[in-house]
Amino acid sequence: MEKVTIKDIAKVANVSYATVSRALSGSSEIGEATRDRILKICDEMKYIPDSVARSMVKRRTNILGLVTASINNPFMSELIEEIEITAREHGYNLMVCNSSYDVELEKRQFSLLLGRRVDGIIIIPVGHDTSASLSQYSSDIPTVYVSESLQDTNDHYVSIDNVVGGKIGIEYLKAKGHEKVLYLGRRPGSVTHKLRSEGAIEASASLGVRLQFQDNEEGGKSSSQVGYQLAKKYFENPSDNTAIFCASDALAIGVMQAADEKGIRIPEDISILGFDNITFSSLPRIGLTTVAQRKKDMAEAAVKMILDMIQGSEEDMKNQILSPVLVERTSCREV
Amino acid sequence: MEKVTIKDIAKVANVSYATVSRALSGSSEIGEATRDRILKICDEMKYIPDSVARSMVKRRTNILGLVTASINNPFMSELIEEIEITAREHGYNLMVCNSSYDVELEKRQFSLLLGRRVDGIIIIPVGHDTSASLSQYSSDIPTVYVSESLQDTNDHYVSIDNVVGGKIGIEYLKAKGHEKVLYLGRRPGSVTHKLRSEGAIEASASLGVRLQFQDNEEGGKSSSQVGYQLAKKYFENPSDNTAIFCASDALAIGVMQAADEKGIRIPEDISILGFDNITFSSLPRIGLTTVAQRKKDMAEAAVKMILDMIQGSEEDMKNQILSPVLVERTSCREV
DNA sequence: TTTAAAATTGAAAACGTTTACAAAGCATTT
DNA sequence: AAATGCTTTGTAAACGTTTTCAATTTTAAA
Repeated sequence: MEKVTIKDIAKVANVSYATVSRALSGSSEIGEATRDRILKICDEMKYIPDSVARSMVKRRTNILGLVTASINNPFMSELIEEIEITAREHGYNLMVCNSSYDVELEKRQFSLLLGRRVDGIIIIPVGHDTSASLSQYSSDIPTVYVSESLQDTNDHYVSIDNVVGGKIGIEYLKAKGHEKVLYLGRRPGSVTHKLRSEGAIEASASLGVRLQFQDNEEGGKSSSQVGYQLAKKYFENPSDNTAIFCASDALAIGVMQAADEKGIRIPEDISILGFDNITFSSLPRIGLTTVAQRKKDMAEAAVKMILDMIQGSEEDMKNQILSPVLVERTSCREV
Repeated sequence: MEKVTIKDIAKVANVSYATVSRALSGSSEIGEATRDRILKICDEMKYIPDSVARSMVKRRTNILGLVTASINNPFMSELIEEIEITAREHGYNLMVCNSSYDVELEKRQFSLLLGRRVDGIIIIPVGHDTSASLSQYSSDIPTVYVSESLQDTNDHYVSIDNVVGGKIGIEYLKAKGHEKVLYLGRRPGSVTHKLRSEGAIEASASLGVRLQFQDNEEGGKSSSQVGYQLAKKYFENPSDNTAIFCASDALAIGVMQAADEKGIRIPEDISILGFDNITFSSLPRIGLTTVAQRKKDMAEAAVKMILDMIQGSEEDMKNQILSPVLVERTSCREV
């Protein structure tokens, strides 16, 4: 069956196609009778408006571009799902592009989306501090970064308040009676990690908690692999810490593995606290207590921010910083 | 800065815009000298072709629509990631739509994508046997279903061979010495589950394995919740099975939880075998041995299939059925 | 040189909408 | 009944490309 256009409808309804267009767009300058008649015909002929043509003339696509370091990463996929939902609620579709943790690809995807004439681009960045360079590409497309703390940049972004996250974690542990804790997996290059540890340090100081560090000097991304390595090293020659505060849940998973192998029980022998609340963490077998990013809130904030930019809304908040919240499971015990 | 179009380039280069278009499209009917000159100008002026306009005239968008029951589901997100990668390799972008396990929404998303004039639609269906109804919507857009076994339909789809999956599982268990196994979580409505259990039954018969069933009568999706419930019920009054073959990994996770609570050790007291190989399963703490769907292969097959349809390739394979493979971890022991 | 063929370029139509503007219809007021 | 204003409709241009066809230039052949 051939594609039915507005002209076909016009012919059948015996009106000009401008009129059909008006009927469809819910314009007020059209008689009710004709509108209804036309709409009925559209329905009968199963007319579906061509958004490509529409985008052409309106100069907006109602598409949001999303370039993300990974689709599969549990944290990100959850974020993406929420973003899609929120975007749809506002009449936008999502074009999802994977950068596979590759800065170069991230750039290419970005400029590809530019060509697609998406109305705005949301970025879940691969990196630490790198990604700011994208803005040079085109200064005029609304862009917001999600989930990383950007510094020294005037890009728009939404992230959580990592320093209060660090604080919350220590406060929780202290409340459970832990006074000697190991902060594991801080990665020197990362702003996010820097802020988290700062919060932890601050809270430790004021609460009288002794805080030791086992940093992730490797760089690289903070996978469970490096958590495993770091913990293994630590367990070979442990000090008297009663809890480990991991810079991310992924790291914590690795730590758990190392503990299991060593016969160290969680939480009986040592308490583990994570940061992020990835989906894994909620599995009963994992049961990781963690400082949670509220992904739904982040998604909504990001979409709202970008829509504001698209509509040229006055209130131009450069960035939005959400408060994390502690979700308790079974990996920390009272001591 | 204003958007630079082909006309702007033409003006600067002092040629018609047809010529610019030819230079950009790598057409053969253009002088090399002019081509290079034009290309250089495009570069300098940071010209980015408008794919919307291009789509308009070429009547193809180079966009693939994807409607998926969930973005966040670990199995699906992995599939999506692979699909995105494969699509990109062929010059296609992905428009991702979430149906949130809702058949109605699935339909709406489908027809929305129709309006977007995507070149083809890949569907990771919410459901069991429902989804075939989409084809009524428009018979002429290339559509392929992924991951579900469709029956009684002439839709295109790619899935794994569930009956050999069932066989493989039993063969593995038998090789490990298990002769009495419980098949848990089969859901009556699902074709997929039917096939899997058929394979298991067949193999059991020929290998002399006793196969018992604990079905999921609830309907609903096979989450770890129902696995937990089912296992809990079974453990209250267990028979002498030495292994449980779960109809999906998600179920298996729930079974593990139930076992943990009951103090039943895995694999010492009972072996657990899954089906799907979701990301969770590879976590050391889970270590689920499972019959794996090869997601990358499925993704590639799906994209290839849909591109064939788009290009009207002759070889019209209606469907493609991939062989599963067993991935061994730590949840099954020799007996 | 002339001519034919081939290569290169340009003009204009097309893709399916929206929208500014003009025209027409109709009711209200005078 | 004419003038006025408001509502409804139609006409045509625009959005930024690609592509057909014709026109022009170049190259090769005679």
